[in-house]
Amino acid sequence: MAKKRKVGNLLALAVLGYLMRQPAHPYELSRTLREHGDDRSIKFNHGSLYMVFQQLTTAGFVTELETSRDGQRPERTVYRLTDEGRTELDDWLRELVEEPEFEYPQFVSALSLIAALPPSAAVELLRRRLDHLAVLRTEQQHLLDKATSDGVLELFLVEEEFRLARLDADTAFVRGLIDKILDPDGWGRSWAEFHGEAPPR
Amino acid sequence: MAKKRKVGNLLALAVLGYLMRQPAHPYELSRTLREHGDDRSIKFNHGSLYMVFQQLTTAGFVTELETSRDGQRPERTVYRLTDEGRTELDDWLRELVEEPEFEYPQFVSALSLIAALPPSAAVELLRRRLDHLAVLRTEQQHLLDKATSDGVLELFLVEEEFRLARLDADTAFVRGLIDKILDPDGWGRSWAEFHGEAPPR
DNA sequence: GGGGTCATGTAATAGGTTACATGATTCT
DNA sequence: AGAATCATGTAACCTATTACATGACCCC
Repeated sequence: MAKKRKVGNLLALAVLGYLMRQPAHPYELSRTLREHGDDRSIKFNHGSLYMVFQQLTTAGFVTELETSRDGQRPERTVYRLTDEGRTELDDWLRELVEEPEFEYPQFVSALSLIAALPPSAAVELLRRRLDHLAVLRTEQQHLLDKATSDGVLELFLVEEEFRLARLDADTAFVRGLIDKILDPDGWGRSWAEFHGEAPPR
Repeated sequence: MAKKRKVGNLLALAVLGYLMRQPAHPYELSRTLREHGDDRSIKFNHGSLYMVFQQLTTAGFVTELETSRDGQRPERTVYRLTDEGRTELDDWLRELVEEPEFEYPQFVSALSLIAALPPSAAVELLRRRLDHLAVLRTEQQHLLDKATSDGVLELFLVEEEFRLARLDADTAFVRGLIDKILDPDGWGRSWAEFHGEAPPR
C-alpha cells in the first residue's frame, strides 16, 4: 500500500518532472504546465503551486538556486532539483505506475444512492449522462487527433488514450445499466413498485 | 458544469441520504456507514463527519433535533433533515448521475510522466500493475458474490459492479499499452533509444 | 482489576483554494 | 490615456485529517 510521501500532492510530481530538465521559478512552471496541457492530468491552480514549492523545499527535494529580478516586476525565486528530489521522483513515479490506487469517483457515490431516485428518473438521467459522455468522447478524440497531426509522439499521449478508454468503458457500463433497469424480468420492477411507479420503460 | 454546492464534500451526500430515513447523531452514522460498506464508495473518516454535520447545519440542510445523554457517556446531538436538505439531496444526486465529472485519477498523472522512465522499467511496472489489478478484480468479484448470496439486491450493488467494470477496462488498457510498447514497429523503439537502451522485449 | 476497545466528541494542525496586491506591458 | 491582461507573489480563509480526551463496558 502506497507509502506516505512527505509531499503527497500530485502537482509536486509534475513539478519534480519539469525541474528534472532545468531549474525554474514557480510562475514559469505555472505557464508551462498550462500550455503543455498538464492541467488536464493534474489538478492545479496557481496558488497551490507556491505551496508545493514550499513543501518541496522543506522536504529537501528542491532548493533555491537564485533569486533574480527582471525590471521592476516582483522578484522571482528559481529552484532546482536536489538529488533527493530526483530519487523521490523516480520512486514515486514507479509506485504510481505499479500500484493501482483506490479512488473515489463521484459517480460511485451517486450510484451508491441511486436507489433513492425513482427508476424512471434514474433512466432519464442516465440517458442524459450518455449524451454527455458522447460529447466528451468526441472532444477527447479530437484532442488526440489534433495532437497527433501536430506531431506529438504517441508516447506523450498515453494518458489521453487512457481517458478515452475510460470514457468508452463508462459509456458501456451506463448502457448496460439502463438496459438492466428496463428489463421487465429484472429488478427494475420491484424498484418501481417501491417508489409507487409503474415499471419503467 | 457542476454547481458550487454550499457543502461539497460527498460525505455530506451520504449523510443526507441516511437522514432521509430517520434522524441520527454523527457517531451512529459513523457506525452505520462503515458497517454498510459505504466507506468504499465515499472517502470517510471519523473526524470529517462532525465537520460535515456542522457545515450542513450552517447551510440549513439539517437541524439539531435533540440532545440526549445515555448514562455517563458524552452527550450526543441528534440531527434531522430539513426540507432544504431534502431538496438538496435530490438535486445533488440528480446532478451527479447526469453529469460526468472531470476527475484526476492518479494513474493519469503517472502516465503523463511515464516517458521519464526507461521503457524496460515501464513494461516491468505495468506487468506488476496487471497482477495487482487481477487481485483487486478477484476481491471485487468475491465481494459481489458474497453480497448477492447474502441476499443484497442488485440495485444496491451497482456501484460495486461499476468498480468491476472499471477494473476490467483498466486491465485491458494496460495490456494494450504493454503490447504497444513492445511492438517492434512502434514507438517503443525510439523511446528506448532515447534512454540509451536496447528495444524492450 | 488492569488493558483493550467502544462511545462520543473537541482541538490542533496541515493542506489547499480564493482573494488580494502591485508594477509592467499591451491593446484600443 | 484608460482598460485589460501579464507577471509574480503573499495573505486570508476554508476544509480536511490527525491527535487528543474521557468515561463506560468487556475480557481474561
